[in-house]
Amino acid sequence: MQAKKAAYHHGSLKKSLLAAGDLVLMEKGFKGFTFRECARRAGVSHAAPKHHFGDVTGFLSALAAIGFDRLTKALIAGIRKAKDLDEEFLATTRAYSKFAEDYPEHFRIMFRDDLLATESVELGLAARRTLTELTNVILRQRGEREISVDELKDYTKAEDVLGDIVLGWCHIHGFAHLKLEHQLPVVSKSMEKRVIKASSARLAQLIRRDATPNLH
Amino acid sequence: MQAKKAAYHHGSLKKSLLAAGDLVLMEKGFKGFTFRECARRAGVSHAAPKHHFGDVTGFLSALAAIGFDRLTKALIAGIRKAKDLDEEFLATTRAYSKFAEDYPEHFRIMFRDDLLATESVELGLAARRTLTELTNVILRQRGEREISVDELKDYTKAEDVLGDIVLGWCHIHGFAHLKLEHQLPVVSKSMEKRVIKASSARLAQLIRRDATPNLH
DNA sequence: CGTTTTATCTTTACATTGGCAAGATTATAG
DNA sequence: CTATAATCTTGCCAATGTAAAGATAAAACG
Repeated sequence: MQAKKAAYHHGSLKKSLLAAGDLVLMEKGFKGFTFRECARRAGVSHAAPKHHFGDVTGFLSALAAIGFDRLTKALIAGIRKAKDLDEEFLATTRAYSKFAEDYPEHFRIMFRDDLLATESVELGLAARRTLTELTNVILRQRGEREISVDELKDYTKAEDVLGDIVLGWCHIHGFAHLKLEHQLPVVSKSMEKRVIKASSARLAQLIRRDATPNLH
Repeated sequence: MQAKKAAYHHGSLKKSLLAAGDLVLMEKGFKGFTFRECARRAGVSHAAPKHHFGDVTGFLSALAAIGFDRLTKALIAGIRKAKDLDEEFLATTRAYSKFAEDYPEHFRIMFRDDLLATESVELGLAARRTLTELTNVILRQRGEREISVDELKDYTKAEDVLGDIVLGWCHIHGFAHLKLEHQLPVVSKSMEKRVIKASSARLAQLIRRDATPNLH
């Protein structure tokens, strides 16, 4: 932990730059996010990042991967607290949405195909880990055994599983996204809570196939 | 239609700038979208747009409003072709998603709260018109009468209606967004088509409350 | 151990951007 | 007809991403 200010070689610049970028994204948002600002925070020249990330697209991809890992953790933590299947689906929805609210700029970056280096294996793996968690949520709703990341590809080939993933993920993601961008017609916080709780419960029932015709 | 090249006052610069911005967004995307580029295409100086849109945020808001109007039209056109309620919900999903694919940059801008001037009444109205169409899709599924834009606010106050809007819109939006950003695990085009058709049908049944327990 | 190669970081430079300020031109109002 | 306001241009500034060339240190290699 000695002060190595004058060191020409930083030693762990890549990590420092990622930490800096992570902070800049949270503090200043995407608008204030610049290559040079991150370099300044890491205490290096403005051209230093190029060696580690190439261009800004590569840098963003690495940060997006961090975002996916964070989301994965948040999902796992949320799921762990749930007591039953209904609670679990709702907890997943809430954890997903809370992540979007806690890390809005990360969330936005993560789902921007045009800004990311889609060939990044690091990013691809991180995104797949998130999808695996979501898939397992669906599989548990269906009463089937959980899978590992490596098995993911096989499972998304099964049409009925994919159908339920689409049903679940689209709802979860759509809610998180629309809420983050303030598109949902918000009447009150409490009503919103009840609405998402009810919606999640109904959708979980549908995925579990034990939906009782909820006639009014 | 006379050539008014040397006219110091453009006459309809605002419209020209919007047309230019619309094109730039489609051709060069958000990355290539600059104030100055739009000014160049409109044939005016780089500082001219400021008078009409203030800053780039205001300009994007106007373009986002155009996007919402376009989406509204696409939804109406898609809905019109549907023969029954099941078809209508699927048609809505498809039209929404097709819009996202046809105008990806618009779609991205439209759902970016941080990049838009949320106080823009023009934008707010356009977004509300879209929401009204979606709300009517839900209301028709529920077997209730359609509403006008002016009635929208009253209807989103009703908790059960809002619940169904959330169910429907989140699914539709989530699918469109995840598909656009290439996050959905795509196996094949045909399978994706079947999956979204089945999902839409099941969700529509759920909203209609006539869902039969689809046990396998 | 000494030398060479390679990786890492800095410096310099350039074209481009958004925003501001001051000026030019034309429309509009009074 | 004149004064005012709206519209557009010019010139300017600090900041950015990228590229090129140079500086420094680590690593490889004999």
